[in-house]
Amino acid sequence: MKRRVTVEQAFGAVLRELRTGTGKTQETVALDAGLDRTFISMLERGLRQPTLETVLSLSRALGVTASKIVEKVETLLGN
Amino acid sequence: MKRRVTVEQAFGAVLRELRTGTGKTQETVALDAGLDRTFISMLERGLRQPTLETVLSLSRALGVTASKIVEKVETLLGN
DNA sequence: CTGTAGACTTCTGTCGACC
DNA sequence: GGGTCGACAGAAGTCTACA
Repeated sequence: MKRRVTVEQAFGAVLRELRTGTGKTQETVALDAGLDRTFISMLERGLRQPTLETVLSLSRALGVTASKIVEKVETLLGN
Repeated sequence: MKRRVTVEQAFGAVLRELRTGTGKTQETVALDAGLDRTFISMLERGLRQPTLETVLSLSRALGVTASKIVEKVETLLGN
């Protein structure tokens, strides 16, 4: 009974983990993904949610597949 | 040279394929996913794009993982 | 059962600025 | 390098209704 993690929070955690793993800055990822730096910040903090297209853009910027990202999110959500 | 398919179109095709595979109607899927029937219609026709939360809701309604859905989308997009 | 249309609400995503 | 704020355009998602 301890699963109070939202989709936003789970995705944010995965995004931050993957980004820091590559040693990239939020700004670099934003540029590579064609997104705004402030939006990456909000995503990592679990304040916003991505669309499917955004997940795909981020996956390319991070050098992983989008399905792998979603898989990690599902794990955090308890799947 | 196979980047003519948009994310919307790829997702719509995957969604329709999975839904018809279960024999469910758009209305049933909508109810199970907690979404609107007209929105499912637009998603399948590639006129709209889902957020990550919507992909997760639909995956539960369809009895597959969200990562599997995204994997199929990536395949259609040429990954 | 599905497509479409309009009107509407909420949220994604951008941008400039400042800390 | 990252957090935050406010203003904004556009898209996600709902609902009623009719073909």
